[in-house]
Amino acid sequence: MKKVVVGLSGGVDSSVTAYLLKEQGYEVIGLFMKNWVDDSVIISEECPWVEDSNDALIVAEKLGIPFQTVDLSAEYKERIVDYMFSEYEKGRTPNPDVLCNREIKFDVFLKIALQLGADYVATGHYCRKGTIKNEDGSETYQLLAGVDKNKDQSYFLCQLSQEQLSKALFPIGDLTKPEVRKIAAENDLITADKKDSQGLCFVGKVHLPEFLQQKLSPKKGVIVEVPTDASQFLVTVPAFQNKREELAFNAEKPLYSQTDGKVVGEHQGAHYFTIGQRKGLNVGGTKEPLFVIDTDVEKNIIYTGQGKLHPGLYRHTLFVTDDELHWVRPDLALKVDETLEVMARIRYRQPLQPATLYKIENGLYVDFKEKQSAITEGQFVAWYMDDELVGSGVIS
RNA sequence: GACCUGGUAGCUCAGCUGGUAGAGCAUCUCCCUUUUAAGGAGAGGGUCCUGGGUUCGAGCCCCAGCCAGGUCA
Repeated sequence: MKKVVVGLSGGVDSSVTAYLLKEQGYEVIGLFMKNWVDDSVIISEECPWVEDSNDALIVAEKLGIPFQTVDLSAEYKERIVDYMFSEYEKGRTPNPDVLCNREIKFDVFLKIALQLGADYVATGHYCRKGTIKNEDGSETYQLLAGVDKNKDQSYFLCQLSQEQLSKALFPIGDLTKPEVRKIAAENDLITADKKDSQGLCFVGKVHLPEFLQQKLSPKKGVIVEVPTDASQFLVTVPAFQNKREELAFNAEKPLYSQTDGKVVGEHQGAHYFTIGQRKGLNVGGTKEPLFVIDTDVEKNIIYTGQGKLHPGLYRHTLFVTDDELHWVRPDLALKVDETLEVMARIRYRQPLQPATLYKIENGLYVDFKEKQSAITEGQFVAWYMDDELVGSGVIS
């Protein structure tokens, strides 16, 4: 009998995951990860993980599976929280949940599971795993989108390796959320009607500015409004010698300086803001809302533009450096000068966008057919071929 | 110094021939969402510069003052 360790989070998805595996004849062990201990930055009234671990325990008892709690807060702090602070400090906007999957659930946690003698680790992600049999007898694993297009969470797993995927099971990937809830209800799992979790995984709903203020101290600076007809947006497109020049041109971010616009307000620290952000600027009096088009953490200036269609918000092309480029399918990795037509997204739940990948010596261009709004450094771009997520990278 | 224009929600402004005020932006809340955002739906918020006067009744009319911007000397 194959042994599986399920990450029970205390939610419906992982509850049903455990149930399904049991039904399928696996020997199932439930493991609750405690990843966060500092309650001071969590919004909710009560300490959420106590209740969650309780629910997880009740589900495990109901299913008659062994249950344990592991404290991974030290690792979580080291690999996720510190990374978040350092990214924000650099003016980038990290995605901790993608990292959490790569570093915690499918690394630290996976290793614990293997030590317990498990063959697999299962999670309640809405995604599927495919297996391709190679001629030499080896197997190649695929990360496939969940059947429930509304809940597809493959994006959060975009940094997984073949090695990690080989040990993973995603039993609910073939189901829709309503089906999962139905199964939970039919089997009297107390998590059946529990509200979906949101916010940082295993941390909960965090008030980000307050969270960041723990390490990144406030620093007053100015907010500049850059007009639609600023010189940056009026540059004539040069004649390109080759595609590579064109890509470099389209991937280039406009550089702003304070004199490109007028000072319209003051902020408490440019590193608290991200591109595309509208709320929190506290600047009124405009006809249309102001959106952040860029932040300069060195000079501590936030550049904004008026209206959702402001040219500063849109770009055709983005670049991923080689050391931040990841292929879930290494066998499909592009070599220098190769290209690939894909569908891509730059944030969770964004509808997939047609794009072309161009590999060059030191990285990869992702060239979108349509200009994309708020391409944000530090976030992950993930690209798909049909239902399969084949690679991803950090936007630089 | 004279003259002109304007002082209305946090901000930018609208307010018909007088009947006790509105829009956008901002803010807050909720919804959506296992990232950051975005998005959707609601809500709160005004001594209408001050003091007099006319009027049944004034943000709108009259007088005085204060403030801001401008024009002319």
